[in-house]
Amino acid sequence: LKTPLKQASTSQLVLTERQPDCQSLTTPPKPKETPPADPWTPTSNLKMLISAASPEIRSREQRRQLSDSSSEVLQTKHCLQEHLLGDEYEKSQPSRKEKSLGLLCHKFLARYPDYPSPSQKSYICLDEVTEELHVERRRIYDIVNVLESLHMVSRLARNRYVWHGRHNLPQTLQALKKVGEENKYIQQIQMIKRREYEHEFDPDGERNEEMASSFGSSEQSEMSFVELPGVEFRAASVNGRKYKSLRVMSQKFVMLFLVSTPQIVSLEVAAKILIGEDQLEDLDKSKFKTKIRRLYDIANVLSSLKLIKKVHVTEERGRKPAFKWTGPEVLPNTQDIKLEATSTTCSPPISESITSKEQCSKALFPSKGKQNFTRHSSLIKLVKSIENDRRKIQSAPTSPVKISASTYFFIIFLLETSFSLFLSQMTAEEMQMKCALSSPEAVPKPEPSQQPALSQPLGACPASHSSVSPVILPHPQSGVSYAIYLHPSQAHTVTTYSPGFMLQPLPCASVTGMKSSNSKILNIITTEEGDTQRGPDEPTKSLAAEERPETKSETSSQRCLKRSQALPESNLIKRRKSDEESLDTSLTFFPSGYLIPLTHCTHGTKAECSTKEKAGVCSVQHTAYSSPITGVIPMPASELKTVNIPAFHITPLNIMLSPNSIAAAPVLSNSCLSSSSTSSAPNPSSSALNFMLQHIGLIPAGVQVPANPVLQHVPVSSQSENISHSSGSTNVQEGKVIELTFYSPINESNFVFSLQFLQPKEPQEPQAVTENFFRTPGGPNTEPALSANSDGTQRTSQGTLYIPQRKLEVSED
DNA sequence: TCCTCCCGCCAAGCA
DNA sequence: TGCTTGGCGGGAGGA
Repeated sequence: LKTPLKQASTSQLVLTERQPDCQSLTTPPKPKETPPADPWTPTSNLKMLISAASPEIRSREQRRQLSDSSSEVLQTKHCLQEHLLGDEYEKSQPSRKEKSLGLLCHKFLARYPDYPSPSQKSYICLDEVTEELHVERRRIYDIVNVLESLHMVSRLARNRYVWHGRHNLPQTLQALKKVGEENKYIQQIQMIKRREYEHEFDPDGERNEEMASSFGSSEQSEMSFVELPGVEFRAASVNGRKYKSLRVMSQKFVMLFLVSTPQIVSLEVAAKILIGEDQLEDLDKSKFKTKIRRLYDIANVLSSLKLIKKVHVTEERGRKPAFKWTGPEVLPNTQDIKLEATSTTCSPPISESITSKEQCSKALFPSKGKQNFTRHSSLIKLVKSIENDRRKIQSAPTSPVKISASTYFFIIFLLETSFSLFLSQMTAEEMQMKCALSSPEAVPKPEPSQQPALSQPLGACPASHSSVSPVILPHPQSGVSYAIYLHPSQAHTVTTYSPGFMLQPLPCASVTGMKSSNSKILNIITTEEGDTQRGPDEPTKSLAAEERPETKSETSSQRCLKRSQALPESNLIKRRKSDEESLDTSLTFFPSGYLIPLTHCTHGTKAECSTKEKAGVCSVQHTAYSSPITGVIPMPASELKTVNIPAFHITPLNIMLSPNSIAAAPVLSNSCLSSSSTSSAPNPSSSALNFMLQHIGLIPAGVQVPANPVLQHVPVSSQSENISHSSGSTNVQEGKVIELTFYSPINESNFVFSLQFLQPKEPQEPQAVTENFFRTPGGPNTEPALSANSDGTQRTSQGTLYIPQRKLEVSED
């Protein structure tokens, strides 16, 4: 009893995978001493035997031989089955993996060169392929359909295709990307994710209609096959099934990758989009499952083409299968990113700088006035933890120690921003340029009297041709602007959407001078707790329910508005007044940028909003805001020159920057490195953290937290707790330490940032929080000696900062 | 249990 | 009418 089946399949696999040339793959004569090749299954084996015994193929004598051999094989099989009982016989069969479509596609692709010579066309005969690969025709169709969608093959006639290879691929991908953008797939993805999130807290799906209508109106239900000039589409059934075909589905799937940033698409989202954006309402399960099946088919082929790679995304609802684009980067057509007329909600400023403002506005909202920000992927797990905890904490709304979810969110945001700061390495020259760009003419000076609210119009520097584009964010109380720098490579970095944490973009950006077509400027306005995406049973609501009951008929916008109005003046986080646009603009808004306070850059007056403007436009966004910023960090221009921004890995919380993120970050220039190593300027990390702490109101203005040594190597304490234990929305257990450790590959050292939540020292005060960062080896549990500052801020000699409790009294709504 | 996806039925449409 | 094409979903292997 021999088990030739696996041998045959394995050897053939190796053979075919190593075949560089399809020509060498002609049907080999069947060796008599081996059984008929590769009987995958008993049924197919039988079919093959029957086929082999066909009179058209063999002579009578051969037939007899084959018949004998067939009977021998059958006898062998029978014998095998008798001797290898049950499981053993099954084990002798090739596994599913060996029969996978991906593997089959590999074999298929191995037959043809990636770039065939245009002079000699390769033709694909399905009969040959099916015979040589020993698969059913049906499977080949799956492969060919996907290849057709990429214009790697095209159908000539029945049974006959032409192999184009990858020649058309760049063109195809560009076309697909364009169509994907036109179809607003980004918005659809965000819509779906938001819907998922809301559905989680709102199982009744009250907002489904809203979603469905958005989809139905924005997207044609049937999208035709995207063709390339010269690559004719000649499907067998041109009309009837064309729109459902694997081809179209494959194209749509690819589009999703091409328009997404990062280029990761979960199967679930893809399936929902592909099912038909107008059918979200009656999305039945079987349809969904079918779509998922097809997506797996497509994904297998695309994986074989090395265009995508399977990954998993971890979201609040768990681990989801997804695919990441690993194919060639599709550069946007210059035309496509040219500033087009947009529909931002910003009225044209009535000033002489209208043009530049418009341009900047357009640059900020290059597409339909909606710019999306999402978090860095490195924080997905952190976000997940917070989300999970928030849910857990729902049952304990009166926990004695609370901090605002929004505080948390904002911390996350700022951390992320800081991370981006670290990631977005820039050269000293670039820094200088940034400062130079923040010229008085360019930066609008806020007028405190005209700014009852916090959200400031964004000022932008004039056109920058550098790789980093700044947006100046003036701050009224401090008179200091914050420059938001976004590296183009990250400006569109959109990571997995997490609806619980979002920032709303400022719809009216009174910005000036942005005209760089490739600089994508993202402005930020933080919003309290990502409210518009909260479900009704979220802790926020449950906590607030007694104070401000909501009716179910309230829209998200209304809730948002109510919350924003209910916010105390001293609330920590900026909130954008919720208006008609808020639903559309509050999707995913974490910028991959960084904030640099610019104390030495005075604000010009030309570009600022005039009183009229503010009344008419700007104030619309501002009236509901209150300032969270209690101070700023003086950061002279000279400091900007010497910022050393290493790339960080974040280890203890399992927040790992993706290789792409690291890779995407520009290499630190020598000048930057050298300057940082020799400079006496304040460490940027210190500045960033001070800024962060001040920005979230944890330390008052002017207070600086010592942050040296900045990159001190500190082993991660086993006692430190994951943020998931102390998160989220409202409750933090006493003594919990949130610790983040960053590893800088450049400095080859760790950097620890931890938050410790302490019991309130006064009965009335709900909480105290310590910021213990750059922790000394004593660890977070070392009780530091306190020394009170006049403002209530307490420091320790270890660098542990005790935050005045008042700043942490936050109650949701 | 859920993910993954093979497998083949069978209908649409072409030659 | 036979054959090609491919939508579709059951259900099984695998994690």
